[in-house]
Amino acid sequence: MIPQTRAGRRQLILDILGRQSVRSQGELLEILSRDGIEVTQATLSRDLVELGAVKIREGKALVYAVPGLGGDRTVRVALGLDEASSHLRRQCEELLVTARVSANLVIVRTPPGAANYLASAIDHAGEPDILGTIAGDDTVMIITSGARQSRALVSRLLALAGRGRADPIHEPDPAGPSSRHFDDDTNKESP
Amino acid sequence: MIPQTRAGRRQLILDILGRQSVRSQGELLEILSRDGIEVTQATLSRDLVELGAVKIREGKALVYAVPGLGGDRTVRVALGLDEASSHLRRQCEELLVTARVSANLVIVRTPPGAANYLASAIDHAGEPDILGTIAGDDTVMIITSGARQSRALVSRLLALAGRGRADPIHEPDPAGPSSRHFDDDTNKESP
DNA sequence: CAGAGGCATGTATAGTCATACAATGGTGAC
DNA sequence: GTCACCATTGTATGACTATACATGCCTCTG
Repeated sequence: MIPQTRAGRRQLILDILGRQSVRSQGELLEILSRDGIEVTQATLSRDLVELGAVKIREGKALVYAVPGLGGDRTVRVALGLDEASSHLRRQCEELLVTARVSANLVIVRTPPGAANYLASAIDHAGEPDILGTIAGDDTVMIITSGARQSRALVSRLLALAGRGRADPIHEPDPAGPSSRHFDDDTNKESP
Repeated sequence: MIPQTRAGRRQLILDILGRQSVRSQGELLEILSRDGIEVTQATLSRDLVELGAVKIREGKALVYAVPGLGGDRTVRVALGLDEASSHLRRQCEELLVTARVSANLVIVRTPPGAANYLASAIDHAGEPDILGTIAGDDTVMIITSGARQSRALVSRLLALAGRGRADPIHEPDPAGPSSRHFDDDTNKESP
């Protein structure tokens, strides 16, 4: 069945976005044409506005998603619950939303409900510098042996998640150079 | 202040995205340059990847937002949820027993069993300075970006709870009697 | 010190998207 | 019919974004 109406096309777009990752309108164009629907990129641009589509990160790339959709891809992608398997890397890729440092703490945000799951994986990683973890609903607090270890850990976690490096906290306080309590720009190891 | 470090720049980007609508990297470029930070669009593109920024609808246009941070509120609005602040007020009135500060932590006591519920409300308030919350049974621990932010948050929570400046807390605030302001404008909304 | 290697950034460009304008195809009023 | 009106889409294009490659700055090592 080939819906040639506007509404039909949009419904199909919803289905597609709920089912697979679509990075660009060109890609969507191609998928639709495989289903026998021929439109131009401009039309898709309008459709996506109309559907309220957003672009969310999946790895490094932005992909389309439609909030409030049945199998809400916005949430699902962020949750990544389907594929969560036993490796920390996998967990981080799927579940680590942000990781920030505050002194000897690392705060990891996860999608709702995923914190305990991720915390468990982190625990079992056997990092000596991790004194312990506490997990709420969507937040994992990791207590490390020190600020430097915290930073190292964040870098590591973000790397695992495929997101690059840490962003230390800076107070949005225009007071000057003293906003560096928790930050420090060296990576020297000292005994 | 003009943070010329990479981390500083990214922190500033987070602040900006949490505070105002940014439609394009060019726009962000301009805002940053007003703050004395000169980089190219390419760098911003990379920053936004690292920060996990997404593009959500605001009206018809896609604007940048960073999930899991203060701007999260924007995300929620875009996702069709809302109700943020008044909800928090109600919860605080009812459930907040005491709020105390310890450095970059705020400890909130609630009636037995209510901690998770209140923590969720606090989370959803979208305060940019809240890194995360962890709730037990009758205690919520809020991790903020710094001691100063902790104090501001406590003031705010107590105000919401209708306890004003009454202090179940004694904490050394060198700021004097005017420590009431909460220099955060959480009423940014655009059609 | 020299040289190697890594990282952050700029440059140039290809890829992607939104939109003004025009064309097309209904619909109803007359 | 035919005219006016409105909605939908395509065309063309400028705006926006990502990325391969080059450059310069560190830090480390010898």
